[in-house]
Amino acid sequence: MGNKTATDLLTVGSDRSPSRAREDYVKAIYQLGGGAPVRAAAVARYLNVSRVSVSKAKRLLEGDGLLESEPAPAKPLRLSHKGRALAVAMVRRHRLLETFLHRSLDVPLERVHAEAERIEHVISDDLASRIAAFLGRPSSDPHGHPIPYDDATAAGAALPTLASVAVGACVVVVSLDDRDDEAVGALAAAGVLPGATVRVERNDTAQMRVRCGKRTVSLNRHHAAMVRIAT
Amino acid sequence: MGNKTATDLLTVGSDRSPSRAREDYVKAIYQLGGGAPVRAAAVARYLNVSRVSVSKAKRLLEGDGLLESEPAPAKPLRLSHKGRALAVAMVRRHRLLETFLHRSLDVPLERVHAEAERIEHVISDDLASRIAAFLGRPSSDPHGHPIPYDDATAAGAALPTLASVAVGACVVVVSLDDRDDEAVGALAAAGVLPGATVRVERNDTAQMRVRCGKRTVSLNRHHAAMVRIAT
DNA sequence: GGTTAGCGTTAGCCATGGGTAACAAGACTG
DNA sequence: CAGTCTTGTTACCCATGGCTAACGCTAACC
Repeated sequence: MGNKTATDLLTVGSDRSPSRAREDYVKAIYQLGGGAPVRAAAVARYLNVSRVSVSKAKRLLEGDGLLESEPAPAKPLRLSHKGRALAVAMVRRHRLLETFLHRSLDVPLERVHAEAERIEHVISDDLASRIAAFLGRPSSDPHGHPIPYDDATAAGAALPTLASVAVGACVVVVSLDDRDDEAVGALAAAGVLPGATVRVERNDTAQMRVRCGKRTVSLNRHHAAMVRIAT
Repeated sequence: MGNKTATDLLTVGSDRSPSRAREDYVKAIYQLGGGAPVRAAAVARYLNVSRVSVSKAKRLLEGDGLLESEPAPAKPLRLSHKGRALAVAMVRRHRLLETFLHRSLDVPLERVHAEAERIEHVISDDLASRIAAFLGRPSSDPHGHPIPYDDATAAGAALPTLASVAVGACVVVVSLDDRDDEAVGALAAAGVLPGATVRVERNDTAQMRVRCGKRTVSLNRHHAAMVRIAT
């Protein structure tokens, strides 16, 4: 490529376009509540913005028909049908992009999320379909999350995490939380990936020990908490 | 895919993020001038914005070190070294994306430009490199424009257009102007694509007639003007 | 030489996205 | 029950991107 890292040639602080911000709010509400109403403060924390910004965004989103907030005393943010459809579409695009970036372009697992996070706001539905077809309609992304092909909300109950597993137990890795790049990098390096079988050998200090295939690896507990597992 | 065209779920007017706008200005200045200074009014027309917006953008771009506008009486906008590097990077990304969208995802030629136009602002240099590698470092995009792999400005003189060719002459199509979707669609349908050999059979009215391979097709002169040719 | 057209700039307005400071109300905690 | 969070909202402020109106200047054109 060129001699300069051109990405650094222009760095503007926020870089929030109107639709990008709105889509982020909708996605956050959806991912926090899984369809159920969510508190504005939770959204603020999730997106690292002030409560005020959420409050203002609320009005705009209502104007767009994406939100159906109850009248006077009721606080929680609730997505409208339209809002939910948008959220699911965003999740679909995100996961398809992650899969494509990882499988076809060899982007390291821990960088896939950030890249998809930006691209998901600018691709058309048609393009998302084409990517899905190109990949053979994969059922899950590289972090182990299912890809929703229709708007049927398949939220699913939260699974336990690897950090909560008792010593001696043998579990199967289901998914990694892609929001934590550092954890994903460490886990991928350790071979703790969706589908892997893992036996917990020690789990008392900040570092747990885990047997993964032929290797015994040491895992930061915080990182282990990013791993959803099944028995 | 889902039942709703989720792209329509949110439609915000301008959708100009800070970096997007700046990158568009830089690209416009570059493409209009090919490295040479450009008049602000020309940029305004090219981007469909007011002269005032260009004037304000000028100051911001100077602040970013992307523009080196002369002091008092001199008017034209001139890109700095950094600005030129960014412009070339944008062109590179754009053309790589177009190539990928067309070759790998089968996006119709006339839709490739618009899609790339949005994505080019959000992908990293690393991703652009990976796309280039994935495609085998193609030398030109599907419209026939060269892909610049280094920052050496290979502007190249403007070639004549198909509309200016005398009857009876036989020419080779070099490139199509991807900014005109309608023309690109019509030309692609007619088989007038980069690399094709074309003989002009009539060129007097608004519709010219052209022999392209085994077919004789009728071409709108305006569309023919979007075709750059060589002998 | 005067008129006219085009150009760049300033002043002022709007929307969006983000931020503090401050406050009233509800929800916990003691 | 009092005290302390927490929460949502309001009132302002800032930056960006875009707009129109208006002005001064230059450069053509008669």
